[in-house]
Amino acid sequence: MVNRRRAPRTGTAPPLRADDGRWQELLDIAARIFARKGYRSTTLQDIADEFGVLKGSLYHYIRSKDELLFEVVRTVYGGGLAHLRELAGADLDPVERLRAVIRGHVRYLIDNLVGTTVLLHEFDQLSAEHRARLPVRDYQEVVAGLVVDARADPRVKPDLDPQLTALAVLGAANWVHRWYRPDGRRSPEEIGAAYADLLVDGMLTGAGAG
Amino acid sequence: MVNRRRAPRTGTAPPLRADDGRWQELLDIAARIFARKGYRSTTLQDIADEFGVLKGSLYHYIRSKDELLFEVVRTVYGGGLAHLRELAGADLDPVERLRAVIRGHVRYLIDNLVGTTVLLHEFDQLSAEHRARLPVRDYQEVVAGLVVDARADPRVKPDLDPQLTALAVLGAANWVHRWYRPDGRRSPEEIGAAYADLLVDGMLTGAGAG
DNA sequence: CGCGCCCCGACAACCGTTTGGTAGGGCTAC
DNA sequence: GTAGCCCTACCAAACGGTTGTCGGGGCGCG
Repeated sequence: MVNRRRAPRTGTAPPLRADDGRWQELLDIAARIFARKGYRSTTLQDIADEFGVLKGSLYHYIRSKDELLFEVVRTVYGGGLAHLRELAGADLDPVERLRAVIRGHVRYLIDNLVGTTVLLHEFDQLSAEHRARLPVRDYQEVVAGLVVDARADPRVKPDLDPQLTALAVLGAANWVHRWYRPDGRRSPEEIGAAYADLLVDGMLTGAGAG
Repeated sequence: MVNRRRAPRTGTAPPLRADDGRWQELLDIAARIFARKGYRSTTLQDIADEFGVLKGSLYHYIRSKDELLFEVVRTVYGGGLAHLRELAGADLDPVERLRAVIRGHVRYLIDNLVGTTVLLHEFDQLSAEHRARLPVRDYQEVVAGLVVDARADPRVKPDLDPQLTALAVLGAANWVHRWYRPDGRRSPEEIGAAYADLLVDGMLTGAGAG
């Protein structure tokens, strides 16, 4: 978490003015509307209305609508990957670490529901340049690496495909935003625990087929 | 698989003219472009170009763009649900039936990749009326029911949450269209088998925690 | 003839973006 | 202190392009 006020003009296209409360507010509003209606169906008019501004005035904060989407997903993308890597670095035996990672990742996805919704649903609406700066493959690599580690444990199925397993784990987790409701019967912790047990136990040799 | 030529004018809004080769061709083209660019980013111009027609001429086949999307997803929705229920009715012991269902469903999703991509990605772009006619919850209910059946088997974790488990299964499966490539290293059968073993074995009591 | 199939031309609405202007707060020089 | 200045934040109005949709007409075929 870099402490930056008056963000320096580094990189290609940093936000014009970062960290003001108003900028964060705009990001939140945009994320919420993007999540509800979809990027392409969202009008700058929609955002400006909720922001309390004429739509042209938004260009004081953004360079283009595309960049606004990028700024929204960049935050949650970076945060999620950092969080995932932190979990993956825990000092636990590989199997339990995998369990903790799934629990924690599901928890993150739910804690950042609107952001992850936009990231997962509108990712391919980004320009090719912006998309290249968010290599979602990294998520898969982290989880696949953990599966490789776990395979050293004799309890784990030796013929487990790390990539395929990682994709199954991430797929299950990434689907949560489509059905989770804060007033639902299950808490984020219960969901994370259930997913972790289901998926990690599925990697172990047990009563099932080999 | 209903055999219908010259589809009767049942329901609210059947296609103006069904089953002509040209109509099916239009559906395929629309589905492909919707899958690639997204519904909202796809213009009738795009579709008309590939169809070899001026965009106004499309209204000879469709009533509106929204209806075109509906017709695309209706096909794959109905087919997928029918296929899933057929698999769920197989005369197998509940655990093996669940395995077969996951294998078969993944296989279906891959066999109908463009259609399922549109269904899963553009579902909420449908009008509320159209959406109500495609209760996606039905998928969840079918799988949850199978989990309930399987729970009668003593090998299965007795405290398994059917809804949560069904959502995990469907989430993993529904993610496939985001990464599957026909020239990839794994065949549809291998993917389905890997997913089935991972998820079903995860439901069994084994070496893991309870 | 009649009908399916498509062209042609248009329209109204909308959308992202631009340009020019302005109120006001705060810093600085005198 | 106050006049001058700049910067931030926004308004007002427009522009060019695009989009979904529609009506009318023509052509070929059974």
